[in-house]
Amino acid sequence: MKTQKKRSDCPVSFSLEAFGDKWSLLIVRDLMLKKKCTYGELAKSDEKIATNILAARLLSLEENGIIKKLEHPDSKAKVLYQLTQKGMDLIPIIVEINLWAEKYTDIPEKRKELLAQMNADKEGFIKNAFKELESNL
Amino acid sequence: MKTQKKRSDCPVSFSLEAFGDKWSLLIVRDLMLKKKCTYGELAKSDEKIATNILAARLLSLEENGIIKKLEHPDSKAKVLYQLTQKGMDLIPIIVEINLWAEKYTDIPEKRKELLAQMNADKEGFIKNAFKELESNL
DNA sequence: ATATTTACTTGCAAAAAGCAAGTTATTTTA
DNA sequence: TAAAATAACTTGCTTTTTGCAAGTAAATAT
Repeated sequence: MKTQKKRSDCPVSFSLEAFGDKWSLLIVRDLMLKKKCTYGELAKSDEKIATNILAARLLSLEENGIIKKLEHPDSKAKVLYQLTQKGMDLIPIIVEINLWAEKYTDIPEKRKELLAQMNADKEGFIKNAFKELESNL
Repeated sequence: MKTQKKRSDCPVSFSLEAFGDKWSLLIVRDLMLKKKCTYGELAKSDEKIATNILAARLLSLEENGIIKKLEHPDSKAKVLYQLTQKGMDLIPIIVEINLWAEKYTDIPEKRKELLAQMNADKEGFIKNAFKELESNL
């Protein structure tokens, strides 16, 4: 686990040091909501992350204990990326970010069902997401 | 309000474009939890943000409709920075970020009372924070 | 055996962050 | 009321990070 000089002892600052950039939470989103789990799949995100940046962010997320690398069951050429418990605990944050965005921008069709679930039963959505992710552990 | 080329139509990406960096949410935190409201007060944060970066982030937050500048009642030399409704709607995200951090790092004494409130009654804490901030609008 | 896939790495240019010092418009103080 | 201090930035410059395009090595498919 990475040890960096903390900017302050504020919990918000601590969190932002782990995932406060333009890419980390998108990777977490893909692992969480989009069931992507390999480098190649993550590289194909709509936001078109550069491969060197993806590699750097994956390393940083791993050093921060948010994701872990595993052997892929299908092939030795592949790597399986998974959220750790610490990573799964980001679900409530991702949910709130989605709900905030919903208030201030148009949500694409393909995402509306998920948003509807979050709105209808936030706690239930979070519990269910946990359950699904934990089945992979 | 700023219009930038969106990286994608994902709501998480939209949100990160507005506040997905190492500083924006710290400024929001100060406006929200620490009752700071002037440039000088914001500049004195524990994280020691450089003044040019602070100016840049304040402009960006303003362009994104998250904060607004007002005349300071005490002096024409001062500027009053305030969260907009859109900015106040970030409270649930800040709360979840605090709760996540609490699980994975030590919380400083001065912050424990706030965390205790968030844990005891998350909804109540958020409602109360809204109420306090709205009294300034 | 050769081509393809997968997960990266490398080199370089462009953008952003960070530091120190400077500027302008108020206010306060002597 | 002139000088000093405060407040909110800005400027110039260096360092770090991002981003693009291309390249590499191991494993797999053809």
